[in-house]
Amino acid sequence: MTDPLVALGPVFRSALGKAFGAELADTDPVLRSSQHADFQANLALPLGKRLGRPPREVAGALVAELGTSELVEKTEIAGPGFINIHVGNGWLSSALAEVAAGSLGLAPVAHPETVAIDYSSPNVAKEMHVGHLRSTIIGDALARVLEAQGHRVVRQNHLGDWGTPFGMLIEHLLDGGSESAEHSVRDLNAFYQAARKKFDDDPAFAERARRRVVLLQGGDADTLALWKKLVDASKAYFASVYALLGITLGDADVAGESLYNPLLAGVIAELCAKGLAVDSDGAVCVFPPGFSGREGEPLPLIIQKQDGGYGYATTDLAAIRYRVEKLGASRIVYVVGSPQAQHLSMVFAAAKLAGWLPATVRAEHVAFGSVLGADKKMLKTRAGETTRLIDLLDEAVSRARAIVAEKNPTLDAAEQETIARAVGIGAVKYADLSSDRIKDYVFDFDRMLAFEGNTAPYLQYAHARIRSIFRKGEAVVPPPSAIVIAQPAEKALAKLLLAFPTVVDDVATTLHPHKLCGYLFELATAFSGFYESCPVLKAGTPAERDSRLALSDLTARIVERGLGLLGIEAPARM
RNA sequence: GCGCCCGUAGCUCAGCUGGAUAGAGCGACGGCCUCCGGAGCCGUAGGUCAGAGGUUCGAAUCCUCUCGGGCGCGCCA
Repeated sequence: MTDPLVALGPVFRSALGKAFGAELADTDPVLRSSQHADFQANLALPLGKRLGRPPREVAGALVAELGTSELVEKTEIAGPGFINIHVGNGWLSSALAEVAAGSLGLAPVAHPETVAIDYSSPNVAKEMHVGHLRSTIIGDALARVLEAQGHRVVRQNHLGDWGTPFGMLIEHLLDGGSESAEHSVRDLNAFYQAARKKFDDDPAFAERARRRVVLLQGGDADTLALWKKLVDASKAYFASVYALLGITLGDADVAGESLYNPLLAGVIAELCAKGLAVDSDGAVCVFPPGFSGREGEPLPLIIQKQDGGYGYATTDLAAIRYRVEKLGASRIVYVVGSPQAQHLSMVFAAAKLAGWLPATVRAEHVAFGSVLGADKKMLKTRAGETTRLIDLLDEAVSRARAIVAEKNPTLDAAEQETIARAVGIGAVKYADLSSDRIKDYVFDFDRMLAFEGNTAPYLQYAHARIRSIFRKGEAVVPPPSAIVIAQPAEKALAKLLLAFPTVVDDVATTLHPHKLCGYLFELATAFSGFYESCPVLKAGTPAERDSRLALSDLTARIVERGLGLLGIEAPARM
């Protein structure tokens, strides 16, 4: 363990055992970072109460057993019984050497899981819009974090590629005559809306569409071929958006609604056989306990509609079975907006009742709020239409292009373009990831592209600036063993550098990526403080210069890796 | 009507399983102009943590209620 906060755990366990007996050894030492020392342990107060002894006396007994070591350089008891801990610079130096020589402190978890992550999920033959932004960005960041921890991550892009709208979409495609599907999806909004309009206005068309749905569901070969054209064209389009956004989803990750089609009848049959599903007003429903509607009546999860059709609840249940039984997932993560909280918890409840979601498998809803416009309402264009995702991204990149051109005009055009994309896309992603996902946020280009504050450009700049030290000094990275912590600013930086793996663990557990953002911002700020007070290239001695160069390099690598876990690039110059 | 989520500085947000005077960024004001990219650093001002109870040695954090705001509540996904 290279994080001192983690390394202190066993030290306290041992001291607790010696001071108060084995049965109290596992007491949580309540270790926190401290403004009065490096760390503080707050356990003496509650423990004193349990033991019926004054907290300061308890703290004294613990401190006596803790003694001093490389790690625990000095302790003191403060106030009502806080134990302040000062960590030795030597310990920090060797921990940093280990981290710098290895994989930044990141280590594979002891028990890797298979984690299915359901995210992005756009609809075939429809434009991707802001509504897909958050799921795509958050899901991808979480997938990267879990993968970095050594878990087997199975991305599941739950495409909307099935259902009644495909009748009208296929008929509209046919009406286009020579027009190819590839051409049609070039303007997806227009394509879908035109189909919709014909469906609403033209009864003959609507009838054809309905017949087409029947053919589709019946497995008609020609119809399926047309359907596949639409799906393939859409997948190609989504791939282009993912490429621009830097999203790791590929064709192999597509697990659309149609995948579960053959499983739906079995889901219903089994629910009925188990007595969990009953007829209600002609529909087949499950009534999971604990959910009630407007009049306090039990709330149904409709698994088969009156007309015999299947709803999304059925698909969601089939997907759970697939992920548990076929994929072997022990953790299923749904990156889906908060309005679906009730629906998902009903699906989870039904799946548990049916035995498809055993106690060994966790299903988690990673809920998030809405993207708002400047008016604090759901983001729309001036015309009141939903904003195309691609338009938003293009504008972010073009604004970044202007900023880069202004700030660093000496770079050649190709590099400027690469940087503009990294900065523009990074800004959009970071703005989405950096605040608690449950809250709504206002989409504001100026703020997300600012080079001050908790933004991607600030962190990217911090990274580029560190890299520039090496260019400027024509320096090579010294060996890890060069690191010697001496100054307060170096120590502050060191403690943060060592906390990286703990923060990544925390994100993997809580699925709250904003904690990593907050950490990286803190780290970059600490580096600024270090850089201000500790000359690197102009250090007093060669050894000091090497130590600081190695610290700088380690900081740059962690910022780069941390941004990478969020799906954000860190150019070497900007 | 029931349920879920949110309400922290003028603005945008952190605040970890309750812990020592509630922290950043922007904006405002004032310093650092022989500075390794000043896209920086330091400082000042600014908060009844929506409100009221309760639990506790100790509450922004846990419980209850009230007030605001958002969302959901049978055949759309």
